[in-house]
This record gives sequence, structure tokens and C-alpha cells, in this order.
Amino acid sequence: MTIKDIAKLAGVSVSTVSRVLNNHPDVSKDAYNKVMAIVEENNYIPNTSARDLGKATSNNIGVIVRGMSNPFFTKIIYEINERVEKNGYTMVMQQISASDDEIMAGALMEREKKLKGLIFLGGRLDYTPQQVSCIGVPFVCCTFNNKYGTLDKSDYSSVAIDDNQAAYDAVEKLFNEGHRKIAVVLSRPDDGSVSQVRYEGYVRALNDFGLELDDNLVISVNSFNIADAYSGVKEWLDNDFDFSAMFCIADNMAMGAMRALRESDFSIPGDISVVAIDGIEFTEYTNPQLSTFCQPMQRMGKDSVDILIDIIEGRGHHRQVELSTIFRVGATIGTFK
Amino acid sequence: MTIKDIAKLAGVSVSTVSRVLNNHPDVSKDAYNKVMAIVEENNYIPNTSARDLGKATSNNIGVIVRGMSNPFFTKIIYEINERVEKNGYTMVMQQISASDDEIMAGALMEREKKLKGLIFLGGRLDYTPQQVSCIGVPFVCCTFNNKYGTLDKSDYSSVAIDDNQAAYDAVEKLFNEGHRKIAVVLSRPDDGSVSQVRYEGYVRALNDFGLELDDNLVISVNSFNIADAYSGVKEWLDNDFDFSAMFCIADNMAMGAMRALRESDFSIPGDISVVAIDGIEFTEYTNPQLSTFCQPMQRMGKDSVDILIDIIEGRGHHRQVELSTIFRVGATIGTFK
DNA sequence: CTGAAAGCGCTAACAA
DNA sequence: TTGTTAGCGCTTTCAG
Repeated sequence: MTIKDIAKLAGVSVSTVSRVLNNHPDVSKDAYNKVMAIVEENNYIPNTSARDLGKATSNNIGVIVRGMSNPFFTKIIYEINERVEKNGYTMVMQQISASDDEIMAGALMEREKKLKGLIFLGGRLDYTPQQVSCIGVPFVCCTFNNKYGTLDKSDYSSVAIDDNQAAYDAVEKLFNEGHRKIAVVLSRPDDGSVSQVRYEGYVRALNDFGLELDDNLVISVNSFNIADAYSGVKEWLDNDFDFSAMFCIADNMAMGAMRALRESDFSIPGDISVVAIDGIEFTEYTNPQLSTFCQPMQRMGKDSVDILIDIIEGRGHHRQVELSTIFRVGATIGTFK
Repeated sequence: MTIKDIAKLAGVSVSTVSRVLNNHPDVSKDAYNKVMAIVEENNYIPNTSARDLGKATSNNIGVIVRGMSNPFFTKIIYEINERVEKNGYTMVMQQISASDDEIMAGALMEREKKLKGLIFLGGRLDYTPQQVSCIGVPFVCCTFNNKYGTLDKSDYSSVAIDDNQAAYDAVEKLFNEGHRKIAVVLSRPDDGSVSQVRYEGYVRALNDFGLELDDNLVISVNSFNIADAYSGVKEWLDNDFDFSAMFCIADNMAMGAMRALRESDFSIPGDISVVAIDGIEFTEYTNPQLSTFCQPMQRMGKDSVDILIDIIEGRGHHRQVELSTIFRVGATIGTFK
């Protein structure tokens, strides 16, 4: 069933059908009704590929979401969609797995959907000009930046928290409660990901507070998974190192870590204090509720869209935004006794 | 940059470029190298729309995932992908929001991607023949069935747990521990969704065990959200109804419910026992760990693909599979005292 | 092994 | 208000 068939059945030309389907104003009521009747009767659905191919332009803004089912992104996506639509654009979203190349996906989508701009939700921190050269529309990195890359600041935008500072703040919070032996749970301290940035903030804080960096208290679990955090911490606990607090670089890692702690009969926060970064919904429901530094998700979505549209419409230029986190008071931090 | 440009630059015809790009065997090494060089030099990416449009057929199997970021689906998707590829097909996945129409999305994708078959991951239970008439390839409903619909059993497949029985089992588990006042937390008892099916299992169990259905113990929170479950249960607790156990129809609703219980100073399972259905990863990490009836996710993904491919290749026919749940022993069920 | 040319289904001038 | 027609970028016969 193609537009041609519909045209024939309705006794009009394909262009008339096309006009009806696209709500063009210059169609007679009569033709409109005839076409719509046939369309509905036949359950006709236009072919998007053909549509996209024929069109020369669009008002599409693409969103490439890296890492499926990250609860953390859901709110941001919602906000992005709201603002994109409010500005008269259409959001086209695609989720890719963590192992896929977001740049490639973006470049592809740019051509397919004739994008006006692109938002990357999650991605690597080390893009080079060479790597992003295949994308030809303005783009903004949401939730990450180019910390370990070499992009020119005038060639991309980013909206993210200051991960180093967030980690610093987390450690400070523990320090202020008297903790001196602070373990850190991370993916790896040198993987060029957000794990590294937050680790660097941890180290900086220790320095500032006159604490010594103790490698024994650095727990690398080699992933951001809840399960790996659990087993990694569980194993680490066998060492019996002395510590009174634990900084987890991500909320869900904290969930894994806390179970490991419980299973070793540590009470939280009685024996061990725990703090993290992210502020996903689930950790509002842990027992005890996780104390964490929340990323301002709504704000991040909003800013990403605003910056992008400003650029698209020639009003603004690329910029790198660093947002502050908001501390969510939970019940996992106690005073060192 | 189109295939034409590449052809010109490489000094060959578009067909040769197309052959190279699609790994056709009948291309001279020389032509191949020339083309590849130009392609890489220019960062050329073929346009998928044009590609799809031109192609007459494919080996694609579509997956429409309903409800973004449902942690429950992640594992199933992984399994589906594995098996699809193993059988020489390609998985094409699309996520749609809970408010979108999965049938429409499937029908669209079928035409775009020239699908051989379709798997719906999550969806409504009340399809009618009329509604699915727009999809023209075999499809299987994964994680749900047509309980409230009117499809002919020979027109679709489904792979799901027996939700009614799972609910029954959950209630039985509580009953066997001596509980007689069993509250149920659900979205709504009559919304035609899985919430209703599980509610019916709850009612059936009460009947079988000679317990009276008490409307005061039916907690409708009007959604499947963790937050709504939390606030719904919290509010309900103000009534001070007598109960010793709580059956939550979904794991994440149990997370919300448990927080509400804690905040009212109920200890779990000391004062109140809790049981649920689903078996998502997060609830392995709650404190205490949730006792729940797990859906066999891997198996569900596998069966869906196997059934579909059997039909596609003319070996099998549509069927409705009902899988059993697996009880995960947690620590939220106690003996009534 | 290679090229020319006919579509794939739709949109958008351009004419009428 | 309508119809005709030329593409959009690619794949795929069909000849050569």
C-alpha cells in the first residue's frame, strides 16, 4: 500500500494525497474527506524512509542516548522533549548501547533526519576534532564534557556538573563529620571516564584536608554496574582495612556497596558512612536513604536545548556550562566516633 | 556527500561503489581499494533511508520496547539480540514511551525496515483483530498476552508468565506463613493491565484459602511508579487498617511501599511481610532483600525469538507460552505471630 | 568484473 | 485547488 494506491483509490493525484497527509491548507474539503476515508479504510501508513529521503530540510533535533535504561537519563529526556517541542522543533531520539559509537550514530542520524542540531546524552570525554568531524551540525554534550579531549571550545557545547568538585564536596561532607579514613568505590581511577574525574576530585579533597591518599582504600570495581560494585566491595572487605566512610562515585554503585557492607555486619551509618553522586530515584528508597549529591537533571535538559537552539537560530555561540550539584540529605552519613 | 560523489572521486560507477559498500564478492581488488580509500578519506556514511527504500527485502526482526528504561527489559533485550543474530537475522529495536501506540510503531517499522517479524516487549492485553490488522508479519507479545483481547490464537504468539498464578503463589506464600490479613498494592484492580490480572490472582487465592476479600486492604496507587506506590501506601497507612502482610504486584512498587512502611515504624518482616512479582536487579539490593517471584527473563527472550523464527521459516505456528516464575528467597517474609 | 538505468515511496516545485 | 514530474540516495537487475 503506497501513496500511489491511495491516490488511485481516491481518484486523485499523489500530490493531493501527500497534501492531505501533511495537512497542507490548499486542499478542498471534498478531496480531503475522500482521501482520509481511503487512508483509514486501508490502514495506510506513509513510509518514513521515503519521506525523509524526499524532504530537503526538517526541524529535527536529534538526541543520542548512550547506555540503555539509565534511570538517570529518563528525567532529562523528558525535559529535553518538552523544550524542543515548545520551540517548534521535533525531538528524534535514539538509544544506543554503551559499546556503540555515539558519534557515528549522531552522524548517521544527522543525514537521515536532516537534523538541525544534536544532543548527546552520555558519552566519552576524549573526543578529538578528527573524530567529530563527521558531524556537521551544532551539538551539545549533556552530562559530560571534553575534559580529556582536544576539541576547540568554540566547536561544541557541554552541560554537566563539575564532577571533580562534586567528588570534592562529597569527601568534604565526610571529613566535616570527622571521618579521616575514607574509602572510594569507583570503576577505575584512570579510565578517562567520569570515574577518573571524580577520583581526581577525591584526591584533591584528601590533599586539601591534609589526609594521605591510601591506595588500600581505593576500590576499583571495573564497571558502573550495581552487581560489580557489590562483589568488588564484598571482596575488598575481606582485607579488613581500616576505614569509617565510603564515597561511591555513583548512586547505583552505592546500592551495591551498601549491601556488601550490611553483609559484613557493618551498620550504616553507625559503623560506616556512605555518600555518593547522582541522585537517581531508586536511592530515595534505600534503607537507609542514600545521602548523595544530585545532578540537576531538569536544568541539564533545559540548558542543553536552550544552548542548542540559540546556536541553530544564530543567536548564540557554543559554551561549556558547569552546573552545581544539590545535596540530598539522606541517612547514610554519621559522625565519626 | 552521496554515493555519486564517491563514485566520481573514485572514478568508478555508483553500482561499483554500492557493491563495495555491501561487500559483494564480484568487485576487483583494485576497485575495492580505490573506493574504500575515498570513502574513508571523506568520512562517507551511506544514507539508511535511501538504503531501506531501495531494498526489496531484509532479514530484520523488529523489537518494539514499550516504556523507556524499564530495568526489567534490559536482560530480555540482550537475550533477544543474541538469538536473533545467531540465526542470521538482524535486530532492529525501537523504544517508545508508555503513552505511544506500539501497534502503530510496529506497523511503521515493518514497512520501513521490511521486517520479517516483530516482537513487542510490553504492551496492552486487549488487542482486537481490527487493531492488529495493520501489521502484516508474524509477531509475538513478550511479557504479556491477549487476556482481555479478542485475537484468534492462531494469529499471534505470546510469551509471558502466568500473572494470575504468580499472584496466587505470592499470596499462598504469605498464607503459609500464617498471614491472614494480606493487603495488596496495585495500580488499579480493573484497568485491563497486568495489574488487573495479578489482582484477580490475589482474589482467587483469598477464595481458595477461605479468606475474605477486604476492600480496605486493596491499595490502588493508579500507576506503576515507585513514587506513586510510596505515597499511595503512605496515605493508606493513615487508615490504620489491620494487616500483617503486603503483596505488591511489582518489584519497584514494593520498593516504594517498603519505604512507606518503614516511615510508619513497621519493621520488615518483623511486623509486616512483603512479597512481590518481577525480580528486577535493584530489589536484590534492598534492605532487607525483597522476596519476590522472578520472571524468567532470559527464557522469555529466547522463546520469543525461537517461536518467531520458526514461523518465519515455515517450521512452526503461532502459540501462547506461559512460563512459571521462580521464587527468589529474600528476607521480607516472616512468620505471623 | 563493471556500468547504465529503472525503480523504492514520498515531497515539492511548477504548471495548469 | 489540482496534477505532472523531477528528484532524494541507494540497490539491483540487465547488458556488456
